[in-house]
Amino acid sequence: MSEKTPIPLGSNFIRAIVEKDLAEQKFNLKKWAGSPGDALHQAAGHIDSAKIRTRFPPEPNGYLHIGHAKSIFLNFGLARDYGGICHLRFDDTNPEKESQEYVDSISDAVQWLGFGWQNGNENNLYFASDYFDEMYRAAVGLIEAGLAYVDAQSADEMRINRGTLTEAGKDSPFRNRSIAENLNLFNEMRDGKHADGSLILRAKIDMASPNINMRDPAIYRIRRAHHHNTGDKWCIYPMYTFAHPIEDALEMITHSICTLEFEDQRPFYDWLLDNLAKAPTEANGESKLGLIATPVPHQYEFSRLNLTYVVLSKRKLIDLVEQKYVSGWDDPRLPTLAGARRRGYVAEGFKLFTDRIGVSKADSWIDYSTLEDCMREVLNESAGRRIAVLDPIKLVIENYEAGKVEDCFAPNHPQQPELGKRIVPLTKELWIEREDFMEVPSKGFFRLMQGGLVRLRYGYVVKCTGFEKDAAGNVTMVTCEYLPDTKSGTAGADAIKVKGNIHWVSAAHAYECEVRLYDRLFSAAHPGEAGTDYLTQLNQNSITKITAQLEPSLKNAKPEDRFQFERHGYFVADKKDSVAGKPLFNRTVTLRDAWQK
RNA sequence: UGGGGAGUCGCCAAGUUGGUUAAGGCACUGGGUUUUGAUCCCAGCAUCCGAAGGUUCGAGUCCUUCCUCCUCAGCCA
Repeated sequence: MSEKTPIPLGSNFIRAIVEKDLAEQKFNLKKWAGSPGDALHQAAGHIDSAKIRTRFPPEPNGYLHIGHAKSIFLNFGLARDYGGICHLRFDDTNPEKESQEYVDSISDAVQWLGFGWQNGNENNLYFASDYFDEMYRAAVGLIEAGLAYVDAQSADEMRINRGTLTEAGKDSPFRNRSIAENLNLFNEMRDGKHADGSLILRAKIDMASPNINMRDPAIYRIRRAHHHNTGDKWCIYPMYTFAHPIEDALEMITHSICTLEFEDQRPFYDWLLDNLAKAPTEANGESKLGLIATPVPHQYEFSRLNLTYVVLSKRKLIDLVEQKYVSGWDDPRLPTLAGARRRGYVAEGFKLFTDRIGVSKADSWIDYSTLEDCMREVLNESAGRRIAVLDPIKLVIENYEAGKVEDCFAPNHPQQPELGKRIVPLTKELWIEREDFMEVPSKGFFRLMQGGLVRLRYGYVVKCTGFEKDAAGNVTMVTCEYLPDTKSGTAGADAIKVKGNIHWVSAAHAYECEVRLYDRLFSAAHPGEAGTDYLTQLNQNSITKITAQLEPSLKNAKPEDRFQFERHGYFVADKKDSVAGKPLFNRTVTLRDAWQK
C-alpha cells in the first residue's frame, strides 16, 4: 500500500482553508450571543460552540436550480463536516423582485436536499431585511467617519463619471459635502423627503481605483416599494454590495462562500467590514466596540456550475416559465430543483454529483450525462424493479391454454433478494415491446425473430412462429409457442440457454397508463453560446407522452414512488398529476444501453 | 488596451515549504459474472502538467516572457 494518505473524495481548496483556519485556532475567541447582532450584542454572548459558520444566501426572486445544489452542499456540507453551522439567509434587499412564493420554494428545496436550519434550540433562518436597522446604523457610521456621502448625480451622470475599464473616474461634485450635511440628507432620504432616484448614498473610496467596484460604489438607494417582509416601513434599501458583508458579520459567519463573479468585490467587502469593525459609534457608546464584532468574515470564491444542454441563469429560467415554454417552475424538464424532483431525481444523486464534480476556481462545463449517471447510480440501489411495456404489440402464445392464468415470480431487486418477489400473471396474450421483435434481424440482435428462441423474463422460453402486419407494413402481432418445461424457477429452466430475454405484461391484467418520456430541454450543448438565441435551441422532442401497458402492481404506486422499469430506465409516479389508484409516470433517466441502436 | 481570476488525461480534479515512476472520480477500451444488451467484478488508460526560455543535482511546483479563456463600467444580486 502507498504511504501517502489518500485524499478523501470531496477534498477541495475551500476545505483546505477551513482546515488551516481551524488548525490555527482562528475562531477560538469568537463569541455568539445566540442570534445575529452587532458587536455589543455578540460581546455579551459566549464563545461560539459552532466551529465555523457558513451561510447559503439566496435572493428570493426565483426558484433554486442545480447550480444552487452545488452551493448548498458546499455550505451546509462544510458546516456539517467541521462541527459548524450553516445559516439559511434570504438576501432580500431588493423588494421589487422578491416574493413569499420564492421564499417558500427555496425553503422546500433546501430541506428536500436534506438540510435544515434548526440547530438545537437555535433557528438559523434569517432575512437580510431583518437587519435593515443595523444597516442603516452602519451607513450612518460610515458617514460619521467621513467614508460615505450623499450624491445627487443622476444615474446617467454617475455612470459617465465612473470612467471606463481603462480610464479613471471623476469625483462627484457632491463628494465633499460636510458630514453634517450628509447625515441630514441621509436622514431625509429615510424619511421620504426625496424622490426615488434623486439621491443616493455612496461609499467614499477612490474614483481612480483600477477596480471599478471601489469607485465610490452606491450603497443605499431610495425606492418606494412594498417589501415582502418589512412592508412599507422603508423607502430606502441597501445595495447587495453593502448589505451582504454586514449580513455575514452580524451572523458571525466565518467563511462567506460565493461564486467567482464576486471576486473583485472582495476588496470592498474587506474595506467595509474593517471600517465598521473599528469605527466606534454612538450607539455602542463607551464600549469602544465597532459596529460589528470581530473576527470579521472572509469571502472565498469558487467557480459556478455550468451544465451542458440546460440553462442555469435565473433570467433565462424566468423567461422559460413566464413565456410558457414549460409548464411551470416544476416542469420536469427544467433544471430547477423543483423540476428535478418531479422528474424523479433524488437528493442523494445530487450529493453524489457535487462530490464528483468537485469545487475549484477553474471554469468548467460538466456534461449533463454526468448528472444522469449519478442519478442512475443512486436509483440502481434504491429503486424497486417493475415491468412496463412502453411501445406495446401483442404476443400470442399459440400453444398456451386460453383463459389460464399462471403466477410468475419477479424479484423486486436483483441484488437485494431480501426485498422479496412479487407475482406477475402470465396468460396466453401478452404485451411485449415492439422493438423486441425484428422481422429482419440486424447483426447482433438476439431477441425475438422468426424461428428464434427467447425467454419471457421470469416465465418460459418461447419460440417465435410468425407475425402479422397491417396494410402499412407495421407488425401488429407476433405469435409463438412456449416450451412447457422451461419455466423460471423450475428444474428445467436452465435446460435451454437463450441469450435473449424480454419483458412482457399480461394483456388481460395490464394497467394502461400515461407515461411521459423526457429528454433534454435544449438541443444545443451550450444554449445561447456565441450570440445565439437559446430560445431557438429548445429540443422539440423534450417531452413525449405515451400510453404504456404496466404490470398490475404499479396501479398502487404513490406519488414520488420510484421504480426501475426493467430494461428501460428509472421512472417516478408524478407528484402532481397522479391520483390514488391512477398514477402517471415520468421517466427520470434511461438505463445505460451498450447495444447502440 | 486597466483591475481581478483561471489554464494538469475526452470531462472533472488532487498536487504540502521544488525531490524520485503526476492522486482519485467519471467517461472510454478489453475481459469475467449475470433470466435487465442494466448492475457488479478485474485490467488498461497523461514520459507529461497552456507555450517558450531560465534557475537547480532535481520543477506541474521558483523566475522571465508570451498565448488562451473567464470576469468587472446596475441606483440587480
